[in-house]
Amino acid sequence: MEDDSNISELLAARGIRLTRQREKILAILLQQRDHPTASEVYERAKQKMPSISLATVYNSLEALARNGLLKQVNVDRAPTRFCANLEDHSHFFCERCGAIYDVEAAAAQLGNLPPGFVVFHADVALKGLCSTCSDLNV
Amino acid sequence: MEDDSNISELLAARGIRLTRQREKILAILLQQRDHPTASEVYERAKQKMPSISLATVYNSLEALARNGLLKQVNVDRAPTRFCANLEDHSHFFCERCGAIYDVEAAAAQLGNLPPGFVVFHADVALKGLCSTCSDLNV
DNA sequence: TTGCGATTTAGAATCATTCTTGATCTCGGG
DNA sequence: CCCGAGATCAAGAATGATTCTAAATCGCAA
Repeated sequence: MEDDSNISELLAARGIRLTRQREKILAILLQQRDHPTASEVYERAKQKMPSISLATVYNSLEALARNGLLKQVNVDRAPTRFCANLEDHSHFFCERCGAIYDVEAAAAQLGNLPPGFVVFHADVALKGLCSTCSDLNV
Repeated sequence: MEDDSNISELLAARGIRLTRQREKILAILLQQRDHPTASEVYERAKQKMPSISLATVYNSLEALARNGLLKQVNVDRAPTRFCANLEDHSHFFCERCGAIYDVEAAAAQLGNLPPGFVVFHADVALKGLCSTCSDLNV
């Protein structure tokens, strides 16, 4: 599969040790871009790799995210979700159906910060209704 | 205490039932604006009200937040923090010392959303170094 | 004052996540 | 190609934040 060789290269390029588990997990994230939780990734991974453990899923997701191959997405208190879209983008959270969508990057227009404050990142989280759910309201 | 009578009024104005526990918890949040966690609020509340339970702190914080008297602040996976500043503002998270600061509201400049998407809120989370911690780097 | 429904309490339960331990695997060097 | 050091894995226990449960108590409207 070309995808898999691609994944090997991605991992190697980051100097991150290649294991079947990490390959599989990254493949899952690249394949179905619905921002799954660790448990959801675990369920999907078990189908092809029944012996994988949940702890390994957590470890692998952490390793991949630390090396910039995945992004973690947090919404309030809900379980962390993962995203293989490495482009600059923002996330939109549908308050009705709970789905997460990648949307065009929103820029944060900073107000005045107190002197000495240095901003490294500005994360913008959009919340509202997705097209499917706003239709239901009509 | 004028603060407390003020608090009673705040609660009453929202039609939220007045209890000693809720009064105390709101007073704590108004008094020390350092974005405490539920556990921190619990510790402070116990000093004056030793019989209060952690569950009550959670319940009260939830009730106050639901009625718009408090804001919940989430940073990644860390425990939820609470904020009595009802003005429009953003939060700045210091990546070194972990402190949270209220800062002037940052406006999110939305990109193009897919048709049918409706945005209700756009939360901007700023991360970087506060003045104290950036000084250490010089 | 009275009663009902909301709230409190204490502790158990839940849920996501992390840790621990011993087994297994990856990868560079020989 | 084979070996060994160190990284990673699996299984399950442990942790930590938060929520739930059940019974006692309280707030508020009539």
